Amino acid sequence: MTKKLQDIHKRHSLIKTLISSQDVFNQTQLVKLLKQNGIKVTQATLSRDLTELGVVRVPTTKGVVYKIDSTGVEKTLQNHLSEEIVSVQSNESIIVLKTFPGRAQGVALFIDKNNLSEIIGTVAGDDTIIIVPKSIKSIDKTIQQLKNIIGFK
Amino acid sequence: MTKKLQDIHKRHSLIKTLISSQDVFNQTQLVKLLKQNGIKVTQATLSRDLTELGVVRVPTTKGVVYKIDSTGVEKTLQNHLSEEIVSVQSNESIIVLKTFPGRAQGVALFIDKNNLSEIIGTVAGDDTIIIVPKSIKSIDKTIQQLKNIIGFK
DNA sequence: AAATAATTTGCATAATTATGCACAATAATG
DNA sequence: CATTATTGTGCATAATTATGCAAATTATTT
Repeated sequence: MTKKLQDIHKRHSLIKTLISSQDVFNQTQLVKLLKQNGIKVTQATLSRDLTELGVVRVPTTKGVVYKIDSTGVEKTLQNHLSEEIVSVQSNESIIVLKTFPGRAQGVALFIDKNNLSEIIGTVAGDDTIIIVPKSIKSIDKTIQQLKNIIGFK
Repeated sequence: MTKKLQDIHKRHSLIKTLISSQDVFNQTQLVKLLKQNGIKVTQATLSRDLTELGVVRVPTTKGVVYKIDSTGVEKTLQNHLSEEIVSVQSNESIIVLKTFPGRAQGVALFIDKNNLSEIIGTVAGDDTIIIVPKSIKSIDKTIQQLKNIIGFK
């Protein structure tokens, strides 16, 4: 299942790679670049993709180019964040979040940036994040808030 | 003299103020906002203004909005960039750009951001920038491109 | 597995932005 | 001060991007 979802994810990744590695001046150009990489879509789809990815248009002396929004990295991450998370578990006092290998730091960074009221702090390893709730009494509430912002169901 | 120049500056300032203080979704809206502030210009002029100011278009859930480019503060400087530059010299292989004291970093940053095809890299001190051309054979071309984007005559 | 719901995409085109050109305004020069 | 050069602006429109809608694909439910 989710062949389609993978396709979208793949396309989005490629878009980010392309606009990071070279100057992309318009969406028609991007259509061609994707085609060269075996992905066939129309300008309309790219318009939607770029919006979803939070890609900004920046004017330069050479013309307008697309760029990953520096202030919007989290936004981009949020879309794919749930895909990086394996599980969220807890005992009476601590929450443990498991991610795919190497993703813990990034996910923890995102959690920290959101500065949740119910979370005192986090520590991230390679694929595991330890999350300390404000109070062990309200840990369920903390988990709820956490799942909420990372989009984990 | 330069009543006109002041007008432009005033308009640019107002544009920056407006897009910083509220959501501006398109240039037609901006035309109206300026009009309310006693400045009458057309969309065409605003298109040019926004480019000069380095204003970026950022997609949001509410639609596309204009924003001062966080990484592009220097872009605003472009107008004054040539005023910061003392000289552009070179030998057979390297270009040396001299600026007024303390300005080298900012100017180099600007050059880097423009990602010129003819330039491999730059190193900036306090008032001097070393610029490495793609090839020493085409160094004249490099200098031309460089002067071009920094507006140095 | 069939039926239903939800999502994705292309097409056509609306909406928006960028720009060539001509003219006007300003600055520079003699 | 007249002349020439430079810069800024509007107009008209070209270029680019966004979107309503329908069809197709994928996911969910029964």
